[in-house]
Amino acid sequence: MMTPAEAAEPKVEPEAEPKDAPSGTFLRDATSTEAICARILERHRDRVSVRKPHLATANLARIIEAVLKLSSRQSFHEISLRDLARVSGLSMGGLYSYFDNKTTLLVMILTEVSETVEAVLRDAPAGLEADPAAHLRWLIETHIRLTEAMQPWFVFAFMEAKGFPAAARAFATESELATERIFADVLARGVAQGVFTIPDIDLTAALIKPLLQDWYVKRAKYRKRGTPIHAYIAGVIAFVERAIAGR
Amino acid sequence: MMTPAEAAEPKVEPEAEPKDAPSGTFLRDATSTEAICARILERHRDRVSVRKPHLATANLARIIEAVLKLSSRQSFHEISLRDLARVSGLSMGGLYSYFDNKTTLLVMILTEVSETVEAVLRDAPAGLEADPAAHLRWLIETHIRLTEAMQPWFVFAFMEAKGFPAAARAFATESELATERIFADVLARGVAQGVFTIPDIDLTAALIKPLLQDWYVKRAKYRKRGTPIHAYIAGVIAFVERAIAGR
DNA sequence: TGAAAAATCGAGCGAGCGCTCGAATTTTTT
DNA sequence: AAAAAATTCGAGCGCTCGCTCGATTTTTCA
Repeated sequence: MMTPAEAAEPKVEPEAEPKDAPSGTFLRDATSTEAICARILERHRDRVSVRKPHLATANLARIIEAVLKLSSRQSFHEISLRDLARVSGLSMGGLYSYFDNKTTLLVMILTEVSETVEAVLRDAPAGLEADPAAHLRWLIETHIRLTEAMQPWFVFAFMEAKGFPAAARAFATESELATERIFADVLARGVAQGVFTIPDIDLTAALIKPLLQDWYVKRAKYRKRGTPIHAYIAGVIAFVERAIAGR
Repeated sequence: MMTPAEAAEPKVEPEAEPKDAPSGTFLRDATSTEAICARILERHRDRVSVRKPHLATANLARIIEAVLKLSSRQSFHEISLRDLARVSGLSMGGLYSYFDNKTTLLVMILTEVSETVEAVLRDAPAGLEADPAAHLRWLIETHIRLTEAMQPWFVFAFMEAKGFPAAARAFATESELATERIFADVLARGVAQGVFTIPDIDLTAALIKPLLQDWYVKRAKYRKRGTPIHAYIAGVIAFVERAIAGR
């Protein structure tokens, strides 16, 4: 009936990538743990006491990689700082050069995920707004590929949101709505142009969202079934396009 | 980007129920906390030391109600037995008359949710198998209404599955697949009768699932938007039916 | 009504938690 | 090569955790 869980078991098998994958290079460059941690560092420069950026980025990456690894089997609250020190290779005290308390570490990860989604989805290739059907396809594929590239991050943010401090939770909610608005805009433009037929645009945008999220929330299930990412993307696009097809 | 969270804020406003709601009386009778706890008790008679069934059911209900209430803002692991004693009105020691350790309590809740879904969805009105379109509509509506009636239970099972012991996790995964199979069967029968056109039945069944789950996972969002349950059900049915409509 | 049985209680136990801080080590500067 | 600065270290602090168990209260029934 439910259960996402244990999403990140074996290692990702590098799939033969179609050449025309959207934002291909961007996704690969911008979603490495190192690259993300460099951005986190920039956003939280004041909280991190280590001055050398290269060193700080590398260690923060090791810490966060340890969090994401351990969080596949335990909630964030269950992960002790001793576990974290052991898995990341730093000492207890060393950890506290990178955050002032455990909750800050949680917030660092959440905010980075939110910001990344927004930035990537708003960065559609020029001219795509003119073609709502193509734009929608691009949004669906890009969203799924982004969450694939940052899968442990998204699972973490999805599952741990409840435990965030109120401010961070409000921020996450707003971020969710922002994504939905991006989809609703495209749907509205398609209806205006007569290529889509949609009785309730907001509800439809809301229904597309969980179709995209299922790929990372239930990653283990699709892996077990042997569904490759391009098949999932094609399946979602086909399902959605038929559901909103114009007359 | 994500965030279910804080699903269960205000109290449920009793909605004007359409008379023909499926399993209407069953859902109301079988999904009260008392009724569910009576079933849990039966399944775990050996773990509970209190002999009088009426007493045991009432206290177990208070304990589980406390868990579900507290779990809307914290993970199960964060809920201390002292919190649980305070909110449920029992003493520390009293709690241990109803389970032998904290994990057992977790497992009790999960297994009951799994069993309930299976039992309810397999209990379609007689003759419905002959009409796949009607059967599919019944499955969608019944699933959503069941998860609405037991919303905190479903959110709990969904969010805490990761922390279950391996055996319980495997059981939950199997339960998820069983539900999907029920949907896949109906889709296959519809395709055979020529009323549905579906390129990949298993993938389609897999995509319908998150549409049903979104109602309880993101309950707060739909509440904030003022989307009533019948509108959500109608929206999902319309969306799915267009996506799989026959030629 | 009184004694046996059932149910409830909560202070106390060892263990593990988040976090600190002075000492030790490494890197940079002169 | 020595001094200064930056970084890393981990034992130890106070605290809360899950859980126990003998004392106490409530219920049952001859």
